[in-house]
Amino acid sequence: MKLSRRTIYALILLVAIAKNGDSGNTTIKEVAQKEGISVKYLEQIGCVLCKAGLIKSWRGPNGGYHLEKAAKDCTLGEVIKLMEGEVSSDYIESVSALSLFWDGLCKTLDSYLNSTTIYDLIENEKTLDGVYDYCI
Amino acid sequence: MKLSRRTIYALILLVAIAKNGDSGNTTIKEVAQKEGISVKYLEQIGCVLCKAGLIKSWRGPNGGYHLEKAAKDCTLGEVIKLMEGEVSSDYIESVSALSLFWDGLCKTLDSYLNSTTIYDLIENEKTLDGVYDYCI
DNA sequence: TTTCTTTCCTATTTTCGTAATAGGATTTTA
DNA sequence: TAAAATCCTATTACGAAAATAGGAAAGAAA
Repeated sequence: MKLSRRTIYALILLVAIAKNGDSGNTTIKEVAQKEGISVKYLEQIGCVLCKAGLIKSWRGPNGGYHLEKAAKDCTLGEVIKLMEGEVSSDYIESVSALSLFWDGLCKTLDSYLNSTTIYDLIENEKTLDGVYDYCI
Repeated sequence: MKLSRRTIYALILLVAIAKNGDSGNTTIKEVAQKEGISVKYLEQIGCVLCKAGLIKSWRGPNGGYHLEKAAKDCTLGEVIKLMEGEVSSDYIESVSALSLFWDGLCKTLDSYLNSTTIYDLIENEKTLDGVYDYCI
């Protein structure tokens, strides 16, 4: 019951890209250094997001990424599903006492994840930053 | 986003014990063999459940386990928390864009898990078995 | 008392997916 | 042409989970 680093890094990357909006391109190097993530590792993740059509890339100088669709339309459900892969629940599904419970749990999770978007994450961050400012 | 075998085994064991009710003791060997689980591995899990006060044990011939409280009062929340350990979310919590989202996710999960009990699992199983009987 | 059956305890090994590293190939701009 | 970025693929490192192993302690029945 946790999220892998791959997934967390993907979300961080998407948020960074979304925050830049159309005002410019976001590069892997930039984000990786700012967030203390391995550049090479984040590259792999950028690639996956690009192949899946969540972001669009340009190579070369002034290259980088931007979102393929609006941040409000990018749900955490699709990002997590992409990064974590299909929940391999072969075994738990085969235990008859658990299968209904598991189905229900997945539905609960999905509805939460599909109703939260990259846009929401950015708003959340603003809220928190506001709180910090107020406290200091 | 998955449940470990440890946890699944624990749930299987609890369901087996609950199903026997007060009519007799349930042994590790019995359950392990029926479910195709390593006896030694399941022993460890029985021990953990016992230490946590979820079940009560007797050694020796005619020994075994029974539930410490009613199946309706044994929530999956406490079982999963016990077996999976505290969700170590150090990293994700530190990412300001994700912390509110993560809190919400945990709350959603908890409310689902705390409202489902071992009793429910047994009922689910009956339902499914009923379906199977009908089909055959 | 002895024997057998069960849980309990602890250490070690195996296994496997994630995380990270590495080295280049390709594309694009200046 | 050089530099900067993404893209591609293989390999290594790491750690937690899963399983194995061997006995110790407790208790029932002969």
